Amino acid sequence: MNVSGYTQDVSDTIFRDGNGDPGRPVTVLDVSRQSGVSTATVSRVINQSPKVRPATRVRVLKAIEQLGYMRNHSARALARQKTDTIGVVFPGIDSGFFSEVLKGINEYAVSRDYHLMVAFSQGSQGEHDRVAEYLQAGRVDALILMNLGMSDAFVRQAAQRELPIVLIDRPVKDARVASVMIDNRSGADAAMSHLLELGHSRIAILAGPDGTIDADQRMEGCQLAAARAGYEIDKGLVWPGNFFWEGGYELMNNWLESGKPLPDAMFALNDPMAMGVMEAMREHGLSVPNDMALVGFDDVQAARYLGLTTVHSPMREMGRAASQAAVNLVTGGRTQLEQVLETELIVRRSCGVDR
Amino acid sequence: MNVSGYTQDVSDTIFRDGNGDPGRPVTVLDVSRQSGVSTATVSRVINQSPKVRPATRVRVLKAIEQLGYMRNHSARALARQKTDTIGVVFPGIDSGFFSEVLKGINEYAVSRDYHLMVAFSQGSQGEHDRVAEYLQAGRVDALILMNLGMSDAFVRQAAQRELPIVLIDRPVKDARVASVMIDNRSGADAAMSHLLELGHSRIAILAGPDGTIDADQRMEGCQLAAARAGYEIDKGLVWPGNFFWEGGYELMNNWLESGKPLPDAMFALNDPMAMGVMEAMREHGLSVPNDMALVGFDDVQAARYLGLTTVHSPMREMGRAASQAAVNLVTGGRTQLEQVLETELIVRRSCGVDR
DNA sequence: ATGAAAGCGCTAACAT
DNA sequence: ATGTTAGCGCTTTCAT
Repeated sequence: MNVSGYTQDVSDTIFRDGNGDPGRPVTVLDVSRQSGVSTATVSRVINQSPKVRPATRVRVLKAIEQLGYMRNHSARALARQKTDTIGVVFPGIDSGFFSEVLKGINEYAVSRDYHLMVAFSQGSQGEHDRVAEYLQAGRVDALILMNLGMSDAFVRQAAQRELPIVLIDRPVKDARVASVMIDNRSGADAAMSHLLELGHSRIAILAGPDGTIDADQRMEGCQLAAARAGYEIDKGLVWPGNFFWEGGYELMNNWLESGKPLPDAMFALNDPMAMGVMEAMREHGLSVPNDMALVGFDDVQAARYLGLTTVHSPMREMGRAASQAAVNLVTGGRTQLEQVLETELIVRRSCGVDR
Repeated sequence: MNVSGYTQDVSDTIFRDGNGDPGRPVTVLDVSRQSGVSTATVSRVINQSPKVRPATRVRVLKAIEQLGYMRNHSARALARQKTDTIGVVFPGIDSGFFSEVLKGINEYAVSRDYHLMVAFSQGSQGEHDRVAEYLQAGRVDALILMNLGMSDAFVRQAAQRELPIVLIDRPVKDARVASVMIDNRSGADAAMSHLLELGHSRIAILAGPDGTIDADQRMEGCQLAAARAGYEIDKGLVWPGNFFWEGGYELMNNWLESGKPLPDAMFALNDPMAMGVMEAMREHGLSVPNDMALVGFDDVQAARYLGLTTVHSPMREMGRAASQAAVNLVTGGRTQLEQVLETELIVRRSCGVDR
């Protein structure tokens, strides 16, 4: 929307004052009459076809400017059978990083002159409805589904339609869909190893909701690290978390109220829970890392403010990768169907190590 | 997208397996043939016109289901000259709450069966381009512009087009645009009064960027509170801020490095700066509220984690209000053109008061 | 209550 | 290089 001489001219002229009655929109036909060429030629100019004599082009461009012509998206989409827009469906709950991912998606989309339609699926039925809506021919050219909880079966069926689908944070076997994941395993491994290397011997793990792919993979990462270090994970110290701040808060609160001794360290499988833990401790006059070392996962913005050591999820990059996959799928470019992005341990002060 | 019997049926049937070749999309014509009525009647059924005999309706509905028909958005938009979608343009930089606002926008939009196109304007030229793009007839039915830095003149010209525009956090005089603001003045007043009532006598103010409406209004609120309390704001304690975390961090860092004594209290005109201040203090072994009371503004998520007393900006409501205004403008409903939403002081522990 | 037909504004063969 | 024309899929008068 920027390189073209055409667009340049149009956006420069969009705000010229009242030419023509504001009643009827200006169409290619108007432009063609004004410039004495056919609508086909006008269309060619608009679409930067090389098969237009410079002189003609100039004439058309001038008419476009004079009339304040702007091309109609719907008509164009209808005629070309493509919308130049990609749909993005987010889960209703904000895991804290959807806006970052969205930015990433946008960055790449813009670079390829694609627009974004976004929707939030609130609840499972909502997800289905939203997705189904977008699948309706004509709205979008591709779909990016972020971390939704819908069944594999649903995704598979959706994928059978003509519309390319990119999944973020959720692979689906046996389906013709692209997916962008992060390396949860090695991220969790790094976090756990960090704690182990620091010499902690009673390490609690604040787990995620059962059946979530992130939760599962992160747990596996913990086991990997433990096995490598010859450390045995104490089942009694694996707390059932839910990925919410409140979950971490309550669990830690209960623990402290019960009078049980704090573990040496804790690995909360995502940042919000880690922060809930911190808050519960603070309210009990305890602090991190003095009374317990703490590591989180995701590196949401607040993690930095709180000095929380955590595993960085490259949200921006995930968005970009998903966006790229989507556009490539649409334009028929080569696309790697499964991408796994690396994470990185960010050491701050919550483990007692200098930052 | 939910009440209609029609849509219900369609979304239920969207994933039925392979009926018809996946090559050619199913159109109203197909449905009309299958059900032995005209396309006009099919259209009537689709749009829930009452002028269709129940028996006919059923027949058409069945055909729709059998064929897996889905209406084409572009064609519909072209024929009706409306898109049922509203465009949202956000600033490139994330003031930390755009995602909340977006949720609010979405909530209302969904309730009225509107879709969302979002764009981020990176930089001033980008803003113009994005807005201009959306102004192009046919993309969206209305535009919500969030807190952008473009000139009044630009907004005014844009407003002269047929497209309804809603501004968030930025009123424009003399233009036919709706705006949704928050009551910065009374919010800042409340924060300042809080500090004053606590008995602080050397209160620093970490200001915002010059010329920003939020910054200006919040400053005015401070003055109001001061005047009412008979307190004189010390010019030397008014620091020039920029609304960024880094700004607060550096300013406080420099202050501390310079060896100057800390003020009793500080009012940072937004949360990120307040958090930067906290971090700088922490790195110097100082803490809030022990060494200085601190209040922020906006109540971003992290404020809660950090126990920062702050003025709550009702982001979700702003979004909803903007969305409502936009839809009403489109549908011709009654709309209050200027809305000012109330803020609320949230007392946490950063002033030493119990939470 | 239903049908015939004329667009909505643009693009893309095909022809020249 | 340019023009003619037939759609794209849906809505909407205007008849009946």
